Amino acid sequence: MERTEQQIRRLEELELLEKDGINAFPYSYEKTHNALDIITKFKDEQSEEYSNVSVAGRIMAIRRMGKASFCHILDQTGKIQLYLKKDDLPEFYDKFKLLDIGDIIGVKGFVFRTKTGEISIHSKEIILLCKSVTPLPIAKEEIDEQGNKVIYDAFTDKETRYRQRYTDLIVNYDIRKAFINRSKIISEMRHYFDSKGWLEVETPILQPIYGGATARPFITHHNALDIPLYLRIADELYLKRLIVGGFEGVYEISKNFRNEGMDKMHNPEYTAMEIYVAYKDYNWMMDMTEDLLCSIASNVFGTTTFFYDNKEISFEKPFRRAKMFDLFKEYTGMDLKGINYDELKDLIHKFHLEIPENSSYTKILDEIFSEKVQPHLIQPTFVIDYPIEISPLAKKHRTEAGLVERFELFVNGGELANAFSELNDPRDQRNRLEQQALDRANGDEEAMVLDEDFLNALEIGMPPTAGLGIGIDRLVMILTGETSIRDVLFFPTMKPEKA
RNA sequence: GACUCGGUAGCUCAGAUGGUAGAGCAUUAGACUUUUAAUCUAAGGGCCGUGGGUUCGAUCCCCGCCCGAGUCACCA
Repeated sequence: MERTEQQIRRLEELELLEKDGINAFPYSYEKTHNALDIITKFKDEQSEEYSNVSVAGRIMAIRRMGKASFCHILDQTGKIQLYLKKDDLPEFYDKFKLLDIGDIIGVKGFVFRTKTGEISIHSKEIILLCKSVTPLPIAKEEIDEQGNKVIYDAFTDKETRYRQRYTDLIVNYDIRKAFINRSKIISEMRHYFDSKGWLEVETPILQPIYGGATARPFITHHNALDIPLYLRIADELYLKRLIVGGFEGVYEISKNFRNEGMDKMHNPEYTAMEIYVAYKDYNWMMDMTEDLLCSIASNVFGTTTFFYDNKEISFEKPFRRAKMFDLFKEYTGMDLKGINYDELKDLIHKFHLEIPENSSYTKILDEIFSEKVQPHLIQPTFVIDYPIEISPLAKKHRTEAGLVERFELFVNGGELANAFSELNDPRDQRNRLEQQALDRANGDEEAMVLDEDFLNALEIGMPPTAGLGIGIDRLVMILTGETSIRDVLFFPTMKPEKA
């Protein structure tokens, strides 16, 4: 491989250090403190606890001034300054010249406050823990008079940041907050479900028949069996089989894979949570969903109010609930319920929709909804009672013909959750899947595949059940304020650099 | 997939209406024993994304390709 001037120099210095008998890659190091512990808790220089601390981290800045030097090291909790004085480090001080920004070191010493008031470690011993060969795209920063952090020449190239997330995490330290919060959100969600006695399960990612959603799958091949396998597009059908099997509450948090376009709301692999609870319906599930989101907000962030995309969003219970056709009325001024196909087609022009004239009834309805209604749903809103044609796994509405018992939760104009009273009449389910098979035969690549074994499970019998799916990445985006899905994924899907 | 914008030193960027490039930080050497974007002095560092074309000559103009960002389409 080709090396830069700076890499060559660092490799040469590494050899110099090794010639001096220094192990540049030792096996372990005993830390007593984190940077943040010291910065927040250190009070006076007489205290016993801080007279001999040991910390470790990556060198982020070096300021050499002849026989004394300062540097900042960064650990998982933050930065702390080190003070190195030649008199105190007779063995080491000259070798320090061979250390670079990016090297990881261990330090022992006592904590003190410098003339300018910065809590620092007066170093008595320094050990190299890892030599860094490739320089970091380090940025300079200062704290201005208002106390704001000002960063000069920040590492901003999106491509490199996503491809080398490890570098991004070091240099753009603050991005880790969103990832830590992502972890806490998921953890809180698990805690909520576990405390209700629902069981976390794992179902196949490699599936001979994919289902549970309308989407194009990734396909792969199993060599020993010599069969095609699909990467799952949803957990739904397997989780319902477990409800048939007698579990009364199961959930799964894991990746789905959809072979479709990618943008700031979509990544080919994304994390979904799906939960199914027996003997419940979608009304119950709405209550549970708002309680869940409200608890996550309060327990992780200590608030139910968030600012997203310059809008204030409140996850305080209860969320608005509105029937789909009532929302049509509200935002288009028209009652679309029972409207016939020709009248509906006229609306394509009236609303300037960019869809083909011969689009299906539900496609037009769906389009009007996304264009005319969805953008208005900023605050968490349950949209309820959907047309049966676009919901092949949902149970018919108990009182409204042509509708199913389904809700979707919208926040900031985007879909966050989808749920139904699950269809458990095997005859109805067969009819609906056969219709999907027909659509498929007519060229709808996303229509569902008929899964005989799933139908067999329903014939064995599934109790009344409520099911819910939540897009975890989108939930994390809303709660952390990130507007691109790539900023809540450590490693967003990227095209390889060399095709 | 379509359109728009972008790719120049390790990083952030500037640049020339075509004559093989410049700044700040980073790096190297020197000075400096409480600095903090440390400072001061000097120096090195570039197939200007990639392949063609036009031209005496291209990093700059034209065409193709690669990668990214944004918008749209599809979707969660």
